Amino acid sequence: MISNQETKKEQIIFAAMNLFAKKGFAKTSMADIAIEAGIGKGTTYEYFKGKDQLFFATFQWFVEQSEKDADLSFKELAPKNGSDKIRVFSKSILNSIKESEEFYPLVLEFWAATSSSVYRDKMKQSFKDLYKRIGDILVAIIKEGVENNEFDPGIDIDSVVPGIVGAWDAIGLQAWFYDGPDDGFNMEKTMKSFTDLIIRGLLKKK
Amino acid sequence: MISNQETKKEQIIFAAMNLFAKKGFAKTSMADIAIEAGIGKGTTYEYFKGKDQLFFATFQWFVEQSEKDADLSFKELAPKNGSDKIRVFSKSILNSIKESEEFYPLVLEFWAATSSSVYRDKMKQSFKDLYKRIGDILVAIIKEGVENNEFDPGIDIDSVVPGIVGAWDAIGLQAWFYDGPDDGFNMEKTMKSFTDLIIRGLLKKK
Amino acid sequence: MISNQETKKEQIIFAAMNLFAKKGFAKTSMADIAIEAGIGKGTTYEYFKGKDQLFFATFQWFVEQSEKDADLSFKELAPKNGSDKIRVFSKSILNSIKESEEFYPLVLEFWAATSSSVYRDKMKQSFKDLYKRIGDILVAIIKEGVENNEFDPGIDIDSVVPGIVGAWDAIGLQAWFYDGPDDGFNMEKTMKSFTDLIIRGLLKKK
Amino acid sequence: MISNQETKKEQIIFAAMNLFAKKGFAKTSMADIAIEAGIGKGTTYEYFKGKDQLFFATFQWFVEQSEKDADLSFKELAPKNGSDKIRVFSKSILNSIKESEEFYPLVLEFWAATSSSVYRDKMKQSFKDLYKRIGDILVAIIKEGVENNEFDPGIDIDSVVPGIVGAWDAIGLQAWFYDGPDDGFNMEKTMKSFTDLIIRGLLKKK
DNA sequence: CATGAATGAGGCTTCATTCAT
DNA sequence: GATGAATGAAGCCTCATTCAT
Repeated sequence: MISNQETKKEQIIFAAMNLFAKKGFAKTSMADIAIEAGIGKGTTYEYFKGKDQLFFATFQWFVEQSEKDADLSFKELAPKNGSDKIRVFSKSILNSIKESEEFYPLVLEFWAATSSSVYRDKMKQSFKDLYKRIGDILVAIIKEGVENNEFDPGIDIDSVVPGIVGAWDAIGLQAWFYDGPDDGFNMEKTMKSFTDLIIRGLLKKK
Repeated sequence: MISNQETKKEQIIFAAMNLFAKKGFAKTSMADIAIEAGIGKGTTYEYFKGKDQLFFATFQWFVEQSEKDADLSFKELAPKNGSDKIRVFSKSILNSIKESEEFYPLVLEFWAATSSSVYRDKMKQSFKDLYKRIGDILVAIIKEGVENNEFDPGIDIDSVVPGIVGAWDAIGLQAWFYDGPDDGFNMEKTMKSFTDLIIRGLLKKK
Repeated sequence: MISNQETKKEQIIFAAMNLFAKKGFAKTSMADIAIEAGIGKGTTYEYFKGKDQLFFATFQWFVEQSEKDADLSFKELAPKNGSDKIRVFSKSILNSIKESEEFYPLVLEFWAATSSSVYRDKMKQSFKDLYKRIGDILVAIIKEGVENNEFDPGIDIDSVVPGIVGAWDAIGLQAWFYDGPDDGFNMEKTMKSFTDLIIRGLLKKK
Repeated sequence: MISNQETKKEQIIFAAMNLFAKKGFAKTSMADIAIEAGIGKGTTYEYFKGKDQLFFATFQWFVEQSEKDADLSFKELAPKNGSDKIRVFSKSILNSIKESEEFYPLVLEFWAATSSSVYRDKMKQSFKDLYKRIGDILVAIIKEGVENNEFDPGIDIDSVVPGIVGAWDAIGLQAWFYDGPDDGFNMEKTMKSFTDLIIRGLLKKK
C-alpha cells in the first residue's frame, strides 16, 4: 500500500502542475491549488514550506519523469546501427513531448524560473544535469557509430550533441507556438526530417 | 528629431526590460520601473495602460529588434555559395544572441508569457512571425542551394528549417544554463560544429 | 503519590511558562508548547480548553508560588523588632525575585494580560489578592512596631504599604531593564538601601 | 503650518495607541488601526514599515512625552527646600500618570515588549534612559538637600533613587489593578503618604 | 503632462483548534 | 487518553492603479 503521505503530497503536486501549466506560477494562488487538490487551504503547508517550494517540487517531479523517460528510451535502443538508434531515440523523445503536451507551458515556466526563482541555481543545475543525461546517450550512440565506420570520425561529437538535443527541445517549443498541425506545423514530420538531416550529416562520406 | 514622447516611452521600456530581465516580470513592481526610469510612479500610466501592456510593449520592442537583426543579417549575405551563406547567417544569429546575452532571461519571460499573459495570443503570433521571418531566409538560401546543385533536392526544406532555426535558439538556451564557457559550454564552438553538421546534411551526395 | 494527570498537566504548564517567558504569549504557538512538553499537539487540549486558559493556568501557578513564597517568608520572621522583620521580609522577597529571574518576562506578560486577556478580570483580582496578601504581612509588622513604640504612630499604614510593596516590585522591573549588575544596577544594594530608607521613615522620631 | 506628513503620521500613531491600549498589541489588527485612523488599509504602510515598527513608533512617542513631562516637572520646582521639591516632583509625576490613565495598559504592553518585541533592545534602552532622566532629577534634589543640611548625608543616593522612582511607577500599576478609588485604592493618598514616608527617611535626624 | 499619496483587492502564511484513529 | 493530520479563519503585507494637485 502506498502511504497516505506520498499520495497526498503527489495529489498537491499534480494540482499545482495543472494550474501552473494553465495559468502560470504567478497567477496561480495557493488557494486555487488547495481547491484543485480538494483539500483545505492550510493543508498544503503541511507538505510544502510555501509556494516557491511547491513550485520547485513540481519541477523536481518533472525532472525525475524526464530522466526516467530518457533512461527508458535508452533501454529501447535495440541493437541496430547508429542511424536507427538515433531515429528511435528521437522518436521516443518526441513521444515524451507529445504525452505531456498539455504541460508544455510548465516547461516554459521552469525555464523562466531558472532566472527569477529563489531556487534558480538548483533549477539551472537540474536542467544541466538533465541535458547531460540525454546528451550522454546521444554521445554514446554517435561514438559507437564512428567506431563502426558508420559515422564520420571528423565530427566534434561533444560540440554537436548539445545542438541536436537542444534542437529537439526547440521543436517542442515551436509546436507550442503553433498549437498543433492545423496551424502549419507538423511536429512529427519536422522531427523526422530534422533527424534525418542530422543523420545525413553524421554519416561517413564515401 | 525624435519626439520627447518617444524618448520617454523608450526610457520606460528600457527600464522595464532591465528589471524584467533581472528579476522577472512578477517580481518587478511598477514602482521599481518608475525609479529605474527616473520618473514618477504615475507617469508610467501616461504612456502605458498598465503593467501587462508595458510588458507587451517591451516584448514588441524585442521582436522589432530581432526582426531588424534578421533583416540586417540577410543583407550581409554576400554572393557566396549556400554553405557559406548558412555559416554567415548562423554566425550573425550567434552575434545577436551574444550581444543581448544579459537580456536572455527576458526571452525566457517572453516564452513563459506566451502561455500565461493576457497578451498570450498576440505574443504567440509574434513569435511565429519572427520564426517565420528567420526561417524564410533560411528556406531561400537552401532553395537557391538546391537550384545551384549544391544541396540535395530530396531535402524537405519546410520541415527541416524550423528544426534548424529552433536549434540555434536552443543553443542560446543551453548557453544560459551553463553561464558561459567556464562552465563547460562553448557557444561559438557548438554553434559552428552544429552548423557544419547541418551543412554536411544538406550537401548533395556525390 | 501525585497522579499522572497532575504530572502531565504540570509538565505542560512548565513548558508553557518557559516559552511564554522566552518568546512571549503571542509568539508562542500551541505546537511549540507541545514539543517543549514532549507530548502530542492535541494532548494539550485534553488538559486545557485552549491557549488562553493554558496561559491563565500558568498565571495561577505563578500566583500560587508567589503566595507560598510570601507565606514562607512570613514564617521566617523570627521574633525580632519591626525594623529587622521588614529587612528579613524584603530580603526574602528579593530572593523570590532572584530565584525566578529568568521568568521575569513572564511577569511582564501577566501584567500586560491584565488588560488584554479574556481572563483579565480574574487576573486583576489575583494580582490584587496577591498584593494584599503581601501587604497584609507588612501592615501587621508595622502595626506591631507602632504598638511597640518602635514606629511612628502618625504613619498612614494602609496608604503607605502599597507604595512599599510596589516599590519592591518595581526594583525587580528595573533590574530587568538593566540586565544585572554589570549594567550599573545592583538589585541587592538598591533593595537594601531603599528598605533602610523606608525603615528610617517609619521609625519614631525621638 | 504643520506638514500633512506629520499630521497623518501622528493620526496613525494616535489610532494605534488607542487600540493597543484598549485591546493590546496582539489583538489589534492593522486593519483596525486603519479604520480607527480613518484611512485606507495600505496607507499605514506608507508611513510605517510594518506592525512592529508602528508599535515601536507609538513607544517612542510615549517616551518623548514622558521625557517632556519630566523636564517640565523639573522646571516647576520652585526654589523651595528639598522636601517640598520632592513633594512637587512626585505630584507632577502623579499628574502625568493620571492624565494618561486610559493609556496605562499601553505601558504594560511596552513593558512586556521589552522582552518579546523585535525592538526589545531599543525599548529597554529607552526605558533605562527615561528612568535615568527622572532619577537624575531626584538625585539632584536630594544632593542639594544634603548640602543644605536638610537630608541625611549617610543616604546612598544612587541606590535609593531607583527604588523611589520605581515605587512611583508601581503605585501607578496598583492603581491600574484597582480601577480607581472605588475599589479601595486611592492613588493620590497613597502617593502622598508614601512620598512623606520617603521624606521622613531622608531627613537628617536631629 | 507629471506626480506620488492614497487605496483596497488579493495573496501568502500562520496557527489555534478539531476529530478520526 | 493520546495523537497529529487537516482545517479555515484571520492577519500582515504588497502593489497595481487612481486621481487630486
